[in-house]
Amino acid sequence: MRESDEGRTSGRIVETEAYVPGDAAGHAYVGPTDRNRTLFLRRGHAYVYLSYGIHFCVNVSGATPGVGAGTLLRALEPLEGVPLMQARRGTLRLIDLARGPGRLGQAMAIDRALDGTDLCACGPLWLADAVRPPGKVKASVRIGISKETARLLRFYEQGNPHVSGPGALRR
DNA sequence: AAGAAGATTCGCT
DNA sequence: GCGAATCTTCTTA
Repeated sequence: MRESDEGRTSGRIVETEAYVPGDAAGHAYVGPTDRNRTLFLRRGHAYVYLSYGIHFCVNVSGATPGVGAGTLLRALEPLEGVPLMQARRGTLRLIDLARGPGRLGQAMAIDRALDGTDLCACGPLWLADAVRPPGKVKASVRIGISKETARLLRFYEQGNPHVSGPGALRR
């Protein structure tokens, strides 16, 4: 759920990737730095980073204070504020609004100002209760990384068209 | 102080 | 399907 000056946008999380402690593919692997310090906050805080110099991606920190771990939000099924997301994304296609971590960030107007936000409190960005029970959740290898590629830490709702990449419409 | 790599996306062939 | 765009952060000299 995202509240901004332009209005509210929200979506249902349909795809995530987990980055656990000791995971060589995770941004927290090298230890706390200026960039990844919010990954070491108590679980439920936002970690926002710039990917490839272009895209803002969002994580939810997932461990106890001082431990680096998080969950990358990879895709949303748009719910509220669809016209606003369409304007931000420059497309009318619902499928293209938040299918992929960079697109998700753009649709929700995520930026570094939201880094470290407590996602369990009232604020500009937070996690709300599910509007609908999830369908069948499937696991797969993570996308776009070069290390720890064997780990099945990507999770998505099977058959949901708003999921990016493999698994969107297949089984 | 400079160079290389990166949890991606978009447009063109 | 493939390659460019783009810039922050970390590593090395």
